[in-house]
Amino acid sequence: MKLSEARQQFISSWGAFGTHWGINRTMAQIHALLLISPDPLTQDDIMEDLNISRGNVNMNIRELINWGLIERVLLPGERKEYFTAEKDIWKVVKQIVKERKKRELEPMLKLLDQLENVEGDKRDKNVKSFVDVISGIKKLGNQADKTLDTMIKAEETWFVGNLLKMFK
Amino acid sequence: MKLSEARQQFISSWGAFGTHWGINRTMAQIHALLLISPDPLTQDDIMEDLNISRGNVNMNIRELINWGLIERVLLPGERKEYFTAEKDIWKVVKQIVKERKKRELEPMLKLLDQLENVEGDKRDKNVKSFVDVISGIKKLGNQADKTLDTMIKAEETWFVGNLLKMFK
DNA sequence: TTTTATTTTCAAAATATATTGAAAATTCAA
DNA sequence: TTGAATTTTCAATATATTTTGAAAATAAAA
Repeated sequence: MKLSEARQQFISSWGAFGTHWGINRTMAQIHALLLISPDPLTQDDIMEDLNISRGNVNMNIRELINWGLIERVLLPGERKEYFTAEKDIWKVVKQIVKERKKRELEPMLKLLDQLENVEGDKRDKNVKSFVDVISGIKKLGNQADKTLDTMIKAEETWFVGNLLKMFK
Repeated sequence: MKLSEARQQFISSWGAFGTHWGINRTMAQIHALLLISPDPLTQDDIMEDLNISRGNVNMNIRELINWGLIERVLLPGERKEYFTAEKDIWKVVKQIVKERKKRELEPMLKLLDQLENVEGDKRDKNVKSFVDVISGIKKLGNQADKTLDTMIKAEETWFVGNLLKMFK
């Protein structure tokens, strides 16, 4: 397979992949493009490569920066802004985990704390069923929260070498 | 907080939560409703509780069954079909992991295998950058794949008790 | 300054996704 | 069988999301 074709394929599947993870297709494609580009790119480069409008590029770049996945770089003597992606995939994964934990898991756990204190007779099967499910989710959620915290701090070498052994 | 209000809140947030995970809002809400219902429900019960159409309920129920998260139950003497959700959250999580691994991770790894064999001179920095990123993703992806396999087989007691220790 | 290059914004348009509801298909009981 | 109850389908509609592109804002050079 030729490089140009392989790049196309990668960008396109990374985009489709993203949509399964609540990430918008174009944002994931821009991320893919920057991942495989050896040098930083400008907004115009991205527009041209992906065939999308300036506004679209601009908005999704901002979002990628918010997620901590890409950053602005200023090249000496150049007027335009350039963008580059973190290439170390382990760091990328940890960054995404960190953000999603903050945005999704933590608010959910906070809500469950409130819901667990529902008033009513525990002998009422509706109450019991509700509280049981909420408690179960809370327990597992808290456990996941702690585990992810540790993962965020871990080194890839550690992860790759040891996690599998532990599971066996 | 009253049970009725707490139920509403839970169903609504579980729905919003789902949208961040590529799951459609209504499907997640139906799942939430069945999770907290002590007894199986019919399509009509769900229609009424969530205020959605028959067709919508029917399609999303089928999807939930495909995901292995709910199942049909036939009550003796009853003509209508009833539905019930797996209440053990650890089992639910394992089932979701299993499905997403099959639907998303495995096809992605298969694609990466092909992309890694891109033709071209490795001294070309474009080729090198591409291959390096693909290899990095592959390595981590394969590791995740194995780890998830082990997790799918694990017991919750094991998970809760031991995983955290291992990370420390 | 003023001019030009570049980035940002955001209303309108395009696209994609979810929902409805009524008709068709199926299932069960009489 | 026939007929009523129930489930399924799917074209049409509604809703939500993404994208565009031109105007406004900003930043750098002249």
